[in-house]
Amino acid sequence: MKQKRNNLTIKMLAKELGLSVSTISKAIRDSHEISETTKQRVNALAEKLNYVPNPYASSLGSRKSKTIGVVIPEVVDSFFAKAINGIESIAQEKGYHVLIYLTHESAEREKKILKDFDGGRVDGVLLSVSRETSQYAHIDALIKKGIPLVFFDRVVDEVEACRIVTNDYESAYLATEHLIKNGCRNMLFLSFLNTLSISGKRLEGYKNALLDNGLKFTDKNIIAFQNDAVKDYLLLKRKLTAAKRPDGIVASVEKLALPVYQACEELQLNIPGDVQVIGFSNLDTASFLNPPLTTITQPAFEIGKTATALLVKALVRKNIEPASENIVIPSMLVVRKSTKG
Amino acid sequence: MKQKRNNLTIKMLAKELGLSVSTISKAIRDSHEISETTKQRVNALAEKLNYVPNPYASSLGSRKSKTIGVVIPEVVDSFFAKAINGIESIAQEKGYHVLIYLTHESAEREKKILKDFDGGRVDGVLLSVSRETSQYAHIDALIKKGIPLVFFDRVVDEVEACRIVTNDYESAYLATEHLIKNGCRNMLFLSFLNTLSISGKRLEGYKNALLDNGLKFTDKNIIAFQNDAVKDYLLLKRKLTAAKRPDGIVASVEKLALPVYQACEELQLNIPGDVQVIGFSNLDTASFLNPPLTTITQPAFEIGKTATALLVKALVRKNIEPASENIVIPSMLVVRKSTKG
DNA sequence: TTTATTTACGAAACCGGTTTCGTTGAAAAC
DNA sequence: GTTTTCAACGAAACCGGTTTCGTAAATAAA
Repeated sequence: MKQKRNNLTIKMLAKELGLSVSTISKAIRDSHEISETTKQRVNALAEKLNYVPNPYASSLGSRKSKTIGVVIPEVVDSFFAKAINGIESIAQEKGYHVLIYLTHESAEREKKILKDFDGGRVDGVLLSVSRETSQYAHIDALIKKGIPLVFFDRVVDEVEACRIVTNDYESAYLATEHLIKNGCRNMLFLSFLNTLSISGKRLEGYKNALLDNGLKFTDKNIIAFQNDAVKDYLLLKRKLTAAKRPDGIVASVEKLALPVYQACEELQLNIPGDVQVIGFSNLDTASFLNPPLTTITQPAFEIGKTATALLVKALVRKNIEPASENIVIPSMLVVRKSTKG
Repeated sequence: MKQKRNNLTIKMLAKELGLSVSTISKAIRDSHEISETTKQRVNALAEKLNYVPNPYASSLGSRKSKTIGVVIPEVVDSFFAKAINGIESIAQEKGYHVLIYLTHESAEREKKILKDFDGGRVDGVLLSVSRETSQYAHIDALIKKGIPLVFFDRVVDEVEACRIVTNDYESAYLATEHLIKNGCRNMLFLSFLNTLSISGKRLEGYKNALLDNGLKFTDKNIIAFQNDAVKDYLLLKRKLTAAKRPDGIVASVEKLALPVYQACEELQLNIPGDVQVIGFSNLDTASFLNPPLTTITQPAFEIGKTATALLVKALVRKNIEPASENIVIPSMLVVRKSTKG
């Protein structure tokens, strides 16, 4: 917004054309109660003078901000970057603006951000919760206020709202089974310490794949990192040099794939010779890594797109029933050279 | 924004406390003309009732949106993803909200987005122009309107505004020289067809490195891709199979590094044996590529941070002189295995 | 022709804050 | 004791649109 107050307003257009303010307002928004002739006159002048309505004045009057809030843990993550791309594609198509907020995995930040939304900054919210988030009062509060909210990827099952996810359970199952078929018998499951439903599902998939294939599941093979890069890395290396070294690794989070590669390099472990690695990842570089990384690739763009489309749908329909729709868009197993597939 | 109209407003707080609307408003914004006692009473009630001011009403009255608009070509690009991270870090610290817009390299989109800003949606703008952008009227218009704008990375020299860039000329020079020192004599310079100042500078750096080292510069070694993935890729392969095959490649854009790897793989060209490759890139995976990619790595996060800090500084100071400050944050040459460094 | 609708527009209230200016009581200065 | 100054607050205009409702003229229906 500018300091200059002599901004072009609807009032000036009105005076110029000898019409009333309300007529101009309606004409610009293409109201049916304005004749074609006047609409054209108004639009012609608006065009000529380069008039752009003040969005905040509009919002105030109409109680619509035409803005959606996107709350995610971070941007520097292929998954979220692509999801944003999907989000933006629909948002701009439907005329919505997108405010982006990063929680950096902090529940506190997330709470503050959502609370701010209480003031009416956004019409709707797209949320992928932080890893730290374990209470949902702030989310419930927002929904109770009547602000449509759609979860994507990192959803919380305890809150009633739309959810767009991928098939985490099946993917992890598939990934684990892929390793088993390739001869692995002692597979590490890498994750971050959290209560995310998504993590639980992936873990379940891993677990059941083991059991269904006659392998036994042990907590010792589950590593829940603390999100302290240095300590986590040491822990990883320790696990990789343990007595009975794992012969396979399921990196259930994108961020964990590279550390695994690095550790193996340092420890002179051959992938896939010594350890086979499969990662949940959206990395474009996966096929050019050394060796190319076998991945479970999530439909990030589609998830973002679908979530936004659903949100927008909820925003335009009048009936404010907070419909809770669940959409699952499957991931893909892409076999590359980091496993013996 | 919600449909329900029974929203908690300043007026209701006023009635509740037996104070006037203006007093509440001032108290909440910690005005000096309100006593500590009343401030506490007000804040206590606001806290208790979970009052959040309507940002659009505030914006309207104060002519400040506390929002900055970030306009970039795309998110799915390590450089921009990291830049956004930097931007957000400052924005949130200073209490600014960030609206994100993607141009997808379209000048048309960029124009529309900036025009919308005319309405006062944002207090300031962070812009990295699209590759297609060759006219600057829309940018000038915004600045003339008094909306602070700072360019970052992809700046335009023709417009007077703050610019945060990296040392593109020197980096390209350095990159090229690096290849020359490693024995290259016939180096391709890969770029996209555009008039971006950043591209020009990188090309200049390449060119001068050649000349300064007694090599001759030829247009034949400059490839300006059209941004048509398929055609571009074919062109690249053609160049790599030409009679006098290049012995080195400078990929002046992040997006071009992977296609080079792919082409070499398909053509069975060894990197760095047959061709040495250096790329302008912020890829976290660079060191795990096969072979690890030698890069010119830009300080993306810092660029975003600095640009935002500068913008915010311009936003808070009253004097509206559109100071034009240029800041250069140097890139780093990180030698890895794709060159014989 | 008379009455009922419809069309096209304007006046004014309203959205929820901010800002300007005026007022009052008390402390400070004279 | 009177005048100033100041601290603390309120009334009202204002920000720039939207929305509701009223109305006059034009058209359709009776």
